Parts: sequence; structure tokens; C-alpha cells
Amino acid sequence: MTLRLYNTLTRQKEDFETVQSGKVAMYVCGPTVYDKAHVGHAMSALVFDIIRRYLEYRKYEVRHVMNYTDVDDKIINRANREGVDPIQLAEHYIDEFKLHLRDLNIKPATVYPRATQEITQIIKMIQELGESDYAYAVDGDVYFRVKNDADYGRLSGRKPEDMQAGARIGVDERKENPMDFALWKSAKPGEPSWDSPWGPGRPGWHIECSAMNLHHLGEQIDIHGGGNDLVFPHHENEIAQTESLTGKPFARYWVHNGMMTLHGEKMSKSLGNLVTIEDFLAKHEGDALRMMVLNSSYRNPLTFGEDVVAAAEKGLERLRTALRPAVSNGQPSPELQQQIETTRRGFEEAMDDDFNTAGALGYLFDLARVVNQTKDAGLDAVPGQAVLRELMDVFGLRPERLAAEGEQAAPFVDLLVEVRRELRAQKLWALSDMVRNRLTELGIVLEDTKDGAIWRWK
RNA sequence: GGCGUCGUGGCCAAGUGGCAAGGCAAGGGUCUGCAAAACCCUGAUCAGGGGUUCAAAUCCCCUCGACGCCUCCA
Repeated sequence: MTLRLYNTLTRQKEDFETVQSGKVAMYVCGPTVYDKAHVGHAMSALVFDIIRRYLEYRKYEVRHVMNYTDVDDKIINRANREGVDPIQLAEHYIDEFKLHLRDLNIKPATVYPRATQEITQIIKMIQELGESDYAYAVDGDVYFRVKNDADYGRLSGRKPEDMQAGARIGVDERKENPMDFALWKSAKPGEPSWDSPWGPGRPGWHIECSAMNLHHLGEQIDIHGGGNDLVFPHHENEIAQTESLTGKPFARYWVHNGMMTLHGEKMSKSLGNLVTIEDFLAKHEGDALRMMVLNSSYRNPLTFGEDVVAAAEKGLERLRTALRPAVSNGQPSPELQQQIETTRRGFEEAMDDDFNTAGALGYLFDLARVVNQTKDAGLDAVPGQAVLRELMDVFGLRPERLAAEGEQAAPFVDLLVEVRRELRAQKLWALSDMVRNRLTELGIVLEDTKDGAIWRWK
């Protein structure tokens, strides 16, 4: 079976072939850290975490790079408004984002480069672009000369001629061409800056990603990812810079996730319609958001809403319930064995088709049902539970709710459950129910099964 | 205006030429001391119109509607 994925560059699904056999170099654009991150940012990180996990399931060795843009206009503006140091402001939000990644069960990237830590590489790259006439300096700023890049616009499917008409923002008069974009920006007094051949300044937004790619992954990478709002101009410009310099195709596959929407519109700061990751995680566990992502296709917009979150949580609970209890005292079940094969085949076929997680998830639910049937029949459900657990892990779903504070209460709960078992044996229903009700009030769900009572945190 | 995506049962959402997955919600039933969970049963002809085809949600055209990018943005 061949893995196929949709390439924004060609607008079609293509067979996945890596530069180096068995290895994947993947670069994903991370956030600009000037404010709290919202669930849309989390969605993007989750999408590429799931892709990474599946590639690893398919035995690829993945080198995963995710950057932080830690110096730019927004960061500087915000820092000025709050009267703090821009670098420290960025540092703060990076720390916060890292905690979110952990809570969302996102596997750590191989490297987390930052613009401010790649200044040397960035300057070197701009110099080389200047030497080959792809860049020009004006008053301490350096711009990329778009007209010298013959196939500019390839990724986003637009022609420089078409775009001129649409240019609305006040054009910088010093640019040779309105399409040209900044590689290096001269610093105003008080702004963070680094010395360069063009005077003190800082890198433009696009060049940092080109430089970090070159530095950490090389001239040619396999997957370059990010939100589809980055297709133009960010990724277009990255291609222009990198390919103009190396003369080689930059990324083989450009993969873009759709936007998270709230009330029918893209979640974004400017519209004020956003839910921060912090707020989300205060009310829900990270896996709930992951379920929402899994239940849709990554290239389409994802609807956010409390009803959708609730449905995701219930579905997650269903998968987890099938995992417990694991009782292996029964006879093997041929039906389950068959379902296991169907599940694995279906799961891989779906995922091989441009990471169709929603389709693959359907097979997991099918397996869960057969596992439950097997349990009801008193047969051995463990083989099915093992596969379910394994594939949930490929999705990054935890087999049980993450331990919360106070979970060290477990031995005491066990004790109460044990006492209650005795009460039930003596048919003291009122007392027995009281124990269960009181535990429910404390956030513990207790269920009586054939094999005794099981409990879990709600 | 240019480029692009999308419109499937109450909600979320797969499927993209051959009798419409799955989850959530809802209703009925089984099991259970009760409850919960689980299991069983029940529902859509795929925005609208036209065309191609033996056959279309799936291909082509038109209409309507929603959204994204074209400016910082995951």
C-alpha cells in the first residue's frame, strides 16, 4: 500500500516518496508568540502530531522541526504597550505554549528553533541572495526582488501581474516593485536589533523559516506544513528565497490544515472570536480537542462549539470504556478476530489516503462495538482491546483520562468500593446507593458489572 | 475583481461513478436490586436546476448559499 497525500503545490494527491528512503524531514510553522495561543493553533499542532505519529507507525524515522517566531512587529508593539521587553514577552508565551503542547499530548519536535537564535544563518542567506541579484538593500532594509524569480506564485496559484491590481495597502515607495518583500528590517530606536552588513536590524518574517529549514533539515525537505492561511504570502516567499538560493526544489509536499471556525468564521484575534487553549484545557482534557480534529478532515474548516466538544468527549469515553475491564478468562472469539483484521486494514487504508482520520476513526468505533459484544458474550476481548489501544495511541489518544490532582485518593476509593461490595452482598441497597451517590458527587463514576464494580474519574 | 475550498439525517462528519461509514443527540427494547455502561432495533438519496452515463452524492455546466487567501495570522 502506498501512502498518498495532498500537495498544495500540485493541488492533487500524490504518492509519498521521501528524499531519503525511510526518513522524513518535516518542518511545521509554529506560532508568532505575542499573545496567548488559541485552539486554532492547537489544531494545527495536533494535525501535524497525528501525521507524525502515523508516519512513525509506518516505520518512518521522522525529523520534526517546529519553529517559534519570536521577533516581529506584533511582538514589539505588544511589548511596548505593556512596557516590557519584547524578547522576554516572547519567552513567556513560548513557555506557555510548551506547556500546552505537553497537555495536548503532542510529541516533542526534534528541534524547536527560534528566529532570534538563527541570526547568523539568516544574515548569511540574505547576503548570498544579494550576491546573486535576488535581493537589494535600501536604507538599511533589504528586499527580495520578486521579478527575478521566474516561477514566483507557483504555490498559491497566482501571477504577480494579477496581484498588482489587488494591492491595497500603502506601498513602500522605496521598493522596486510592490510585490517585493522584506528580508531584513532596519531597527527603529529601542527595538531589538542585531548587527548586520546593512546596519542594525532584524530578520523579515519569511526568511527565518528558510534559514531554519536550511540549518536544521537541509536544502530539500519532505513535508512543509502549516495553516492554510500561510500559503500566501509566507510559504510562497519561503519557496522564492530558498529555491533562488539552492536552485533545487525545496519541499516535496506542502501540507496545509484548514482553519478552526467559531460561529461560522475563522477563529482569529482580529475578529475577537477565539477560545484560548488555556480556557479550553481548564474545562476539558486535551484529548477532547484531539477527538474533534480526528473526526474531521484536516484540510477542511473545523467547527468549534460546546456541543461539538461534548460529542467528542462522549465518543472518547466510548473508546476508553471498551478498553476496560480487560478480562482474559474467556474463549477466543472468531468474530473479534475477523474484526481486528478489518479494523487494521481499514485504518491503514483510510490513513494512507491523505490521512483520512475521520474514516479511520470509524473503524475504531466499529472495533469498540465488537469488543463490547465479545465482553457481553463472556469471550476473550483482550486481543481486540490490545489493537484498539495500539491504534488509539497512533492517534495520540490516551487510554484513560490523565491523572488529575488528588488522584492519590485511589486507594481510598478502592476501599469504599470494597465495602460497598459487602453491602450489596447483604442487599443493603440504601447504604450501597449512598456510597455510589456520594462518590458521584465527588466526581467518580461507579459501574457494577458481572465481574464486579469498576470506577473511574469523571 | 483574482485564486481556492465547501454545502451529506437534529448536530459533527466519512464516502467522490455501482444499492449512503462512524460518533453525538432522540425514540423503543434487553440486561441490572436500582443506576450506569453495554448490546439490539428505528431515521437521510446527498443545496437547487440541467447534462453525460446502463448507473452519480460522486463527472460536466448553471444558479443559490457559506467560508478562506489576496494585508499580520496555525
